[in-house]
Amino acid sequence: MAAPRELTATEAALLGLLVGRERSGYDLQHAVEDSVAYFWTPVKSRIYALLPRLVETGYARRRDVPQAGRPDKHMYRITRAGERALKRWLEAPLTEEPERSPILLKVFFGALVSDDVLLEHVHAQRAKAERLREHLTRIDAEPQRPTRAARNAAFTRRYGLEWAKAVIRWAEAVERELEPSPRTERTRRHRSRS
Amino acid sequence: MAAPRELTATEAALLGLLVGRERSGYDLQHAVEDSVAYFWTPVKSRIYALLPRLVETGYARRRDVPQAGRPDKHMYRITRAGERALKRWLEAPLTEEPERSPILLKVFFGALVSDDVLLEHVHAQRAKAERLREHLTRIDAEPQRPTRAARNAAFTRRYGLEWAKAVIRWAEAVERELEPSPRTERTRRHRSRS
DNA sequence: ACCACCATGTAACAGGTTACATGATTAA
DNA sequence: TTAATCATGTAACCTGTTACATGGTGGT
Repeated sequence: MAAPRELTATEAALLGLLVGRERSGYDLQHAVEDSVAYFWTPVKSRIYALLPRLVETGYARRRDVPQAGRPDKHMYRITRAGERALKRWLEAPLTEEPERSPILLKVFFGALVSDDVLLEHVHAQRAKAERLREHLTRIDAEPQRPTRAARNAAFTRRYGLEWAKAVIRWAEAVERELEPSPRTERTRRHRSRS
Repeated sequence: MAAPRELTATEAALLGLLVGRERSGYDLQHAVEDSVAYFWTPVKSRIYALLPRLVETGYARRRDVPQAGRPDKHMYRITRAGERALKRWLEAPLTEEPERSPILLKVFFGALVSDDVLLEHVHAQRAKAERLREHLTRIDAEPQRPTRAARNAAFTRRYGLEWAKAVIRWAEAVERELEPSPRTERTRRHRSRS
């Protein structure tokens, strides 16, 4: 057993999804899609790479389930040590993630290209925010169990909604300033790709 | 000269800062601090690693300035090819950055720890947003030149402000739901680290 | 006949962080 | 005398992405 280490955020996310429930790597991919995907997005290969490591450090245990006509399923469960490690990670102060926002980079250096290009980027960003807003609103409308886990999940959706609304407000403000005046409305709506 | 490639976002940021101005790696670190740092944060070693690569691909040129008692200064300028590459990058569609938000991970899996721990994280996140809000507000108050570059920089600050306000609103909502009722005010304000 | 789903991974690479290494100058 | 500033970088490491590899089952 490898020396126990502090968890990375992605390991914590996987362990979090393994609490109280046995899952395979494949299951975890889908669990991620259905839960944390809009604020944490480990890819398949990363998941398959981390699971054996969690076993090595004693934070998870693996059980093989033979299957017909396809690879054995490797079912993972969190161990006591894993739960303790996850708790430690949850209690540890927030680590600063490096900020990354390509949209702002493109806007910041946008003096080198036309305002039309900037508008395209702003539109794209707004569209992304609107998709997220709709997605989260739909989930919020579903019936929720009255557990702390459900309450916390609702908190994260609330964050996503506030973010989406902020982006939409920003995009509208920028559009007001960059778009041609209302008289040229038709031109704007039908403008070509040039 | 190495084959010209499409730029990475960090290369684009550096080239953007080299437009119309010769700078050293050291200068660039500080230029980053003063401009793009809240949405793009290349570290020193990354900057020093990328500059030679930009020269190799013909996107920047280097001029050595001897100095007394310290290493030569390597001054970089963007080339025509570099400007074209930067323009291409600016015009290219936005690439999806993987989402990463440790605060939401901690909240999402927060059922395993006490609400007090969650509140600490929420407070920390709000404090960060408040710092950013103050910082950007102060810059907005400074006199701005009426250039497109200044206008675009203002757009990015506006984004940061909307983000900060969104986080603050979210934090307040979560605090309202998690904090003890007003009658226990004194206990809350003085609560220990346990 | 084709595509999505189930189910596992590996290999090569790119991007980025942290710590290390060096050393003079200048202000408190 | 201590610390910040100026000025360069390298080395080891970690995280993550993309493409590749395999192959049966079940629906349209």
